[in-house]
Amino acid sequence: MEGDTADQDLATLTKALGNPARVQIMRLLVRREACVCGDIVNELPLAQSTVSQHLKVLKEAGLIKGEIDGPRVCYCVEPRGLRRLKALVGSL
Amino acid sequence: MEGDTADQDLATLTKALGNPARVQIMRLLVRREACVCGDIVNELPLAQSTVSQHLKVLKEAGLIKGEIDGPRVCYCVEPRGLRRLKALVGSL
DNA sequence: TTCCGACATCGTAATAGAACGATGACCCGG
DNA sequence: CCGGGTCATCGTTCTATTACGATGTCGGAA
Repeated sequence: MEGDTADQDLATLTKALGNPARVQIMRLLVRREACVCGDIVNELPLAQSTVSQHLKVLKEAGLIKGEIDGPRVCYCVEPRGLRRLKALVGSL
Repeated sequence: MEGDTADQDLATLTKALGNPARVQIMRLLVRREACVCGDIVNELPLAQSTVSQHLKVLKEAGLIKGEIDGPRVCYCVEPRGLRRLKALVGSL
């Protein structure tokens, strides 16, 4: 849990979460254990393209994942990433 | 632990930590339980003014505090802020 | 095949972040 | 009182982020 890699990981993960809209998205996905889809857009006061951007950031950080389900995309928490975030923050 | 305030707090705290240099600073201050001072500058490959800026960000987020000790300043972890960060991340 | 709805991506504008050197404020030993 | 050392702040440059509308892509219903 030490070392430069861990530091970089922690910085990357916290940076991904370091935005109110992205925190809201994470909470939304955690609350509904089921993967929701673009309902997220309706829950946030942001344009669809902006939400899509935030989802991309969270996905690239490994905090969420999205599965294509027909015409829509189903996002849900990536347990591995969330666990790693918790572990790294806990190590402080 | 719910609500918009918590979301905003979590975003603010993680944003403050969302930078490799600031993660290193936090780790440094956690490791040495004693408050170190501008030794931080010597540990990081950054200019003094840049480190000072990062320290300001962490301080404004409530993650560290600095006490004036004669001609130097002594920084140490603010347990309250760190605890709140851990609690908020843990609530996800 | 053609269209519609759901997402993603592009292009762009405005704002914020990171880094540096130079300068300013401050305490303390001479 | 003067200088040196320690930090903070200022001004600047470059890059990244955030947000939007417009456009592109791709299933599936008609």
